[in-house]
Amino acid sequence: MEIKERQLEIIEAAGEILTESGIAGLTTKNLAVKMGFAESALYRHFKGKEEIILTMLRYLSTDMDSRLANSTKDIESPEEKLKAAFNNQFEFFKKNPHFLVAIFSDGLLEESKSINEAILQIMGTKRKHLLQIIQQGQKQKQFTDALSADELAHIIMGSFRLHMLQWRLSGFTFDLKLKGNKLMTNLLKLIQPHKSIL
Amino acid sequence: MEIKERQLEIIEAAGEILTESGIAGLTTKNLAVKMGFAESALYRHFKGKEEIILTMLRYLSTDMDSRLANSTKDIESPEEKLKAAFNNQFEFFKKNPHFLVAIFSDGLLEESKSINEAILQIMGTKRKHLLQIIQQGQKQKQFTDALSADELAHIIMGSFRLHMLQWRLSGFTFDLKLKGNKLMTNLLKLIQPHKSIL
DNA sequence: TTTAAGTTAGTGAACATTCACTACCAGTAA
DNA sequence: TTACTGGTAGTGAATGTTCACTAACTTAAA
Repeated sequence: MEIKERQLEIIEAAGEILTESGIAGLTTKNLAVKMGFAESALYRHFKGKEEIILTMLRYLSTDMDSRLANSTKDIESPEEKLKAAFNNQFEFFKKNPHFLVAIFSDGLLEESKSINEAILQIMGTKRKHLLQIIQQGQKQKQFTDALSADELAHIIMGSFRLHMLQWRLSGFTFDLKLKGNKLMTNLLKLIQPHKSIL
Repeated sequence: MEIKERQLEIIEAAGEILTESGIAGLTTKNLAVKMGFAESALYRHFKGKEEIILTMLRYLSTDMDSRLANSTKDIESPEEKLKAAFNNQFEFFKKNPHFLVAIFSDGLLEESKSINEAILQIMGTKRKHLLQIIQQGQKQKQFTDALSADELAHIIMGSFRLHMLQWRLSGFTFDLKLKGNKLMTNLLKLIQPHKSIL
């Protein structure tokens, strides 16, 4: 699916609105104002509102897939890979906080079936990359195998989702990357292979 | 703030709608249909829609506070306390899945400032109980002190939020309690006091 | 007789979408 | 050069629908 330049501009404007005023603010009127043209002009570029949102989510998904693959491909150590992957995410969301809202917006989840699927797809993409790294780390005995890779991935993903949510709730005030790296360090401590001292 | 019987019926109906069709489905019309009376009758019991949502969230918050306090008060071991607290949560949400949607709905977050605060209050209540248990566990050397209580709480809360989200996304199909206990076991393994084997 | 809890029948505002129409540009044929 | 043709990207007005909310009335119980 090709995305034209003007379409990209529109989904970026839609993203900005999401950041500023959430899913409720994403109306055709607001979108047209932000684009500087009439509402009706939107329909020159998209079939309807749902297609705008879908295009945004699908763009985000493919973009994230290639970004994650790229950011870890030259790194050997699983531990460093994990750090690089999340740093890449932090940097992206710092630059594009609106896409964060897109992923976390439960409001979006309810809009339509295809939007729901698009969001699940994004979560799946992230999960896929995370799992690969964890499995490699377990093979190399750098991560504990007391838990399955799936279970470790769940805990890591959950922690990061909450991290992102708090950033959003704070109004994007604290340093996402700084605090995120601290979280990553903490998680790495926990998932080290270890023996109970008891 | 006293809640009358009829008001309670209304916020329960509102909760059911949230479960079935999300925040977008929670309209005065749908709510009136579910209650079996006209829209205007709602305004006999509440000032407006915002007050309905606020009442629901505040009711949930105080209820959760006392439930959490009660479910752990007779237990000594922090580990068992943690298990009991989360089991209590699971049972509650199993019985009242609609309230789950209330907490997780980012859509709600955008509605108004006071609703935002009410949701933060609920998160704060949970955090408060969790922190207490973790601090006790660290003092008694049952949990690691490689991370601060705050940091451990973050990871635990994040994991459970994701767990709940997945339950919801699955359409409430899998056994929340069973899978949740497995997650709890996993988390307890990770936060055990431990030495690196390296 | 007052009050609580309901009714019907509306309100204006906001919503996504569609309509007929236009300005502008590129290519092409006379 | 000029005139025709088609495509792209816009306009403003209007559509039907849904939204939260309100005014005025009814009924029945305390």
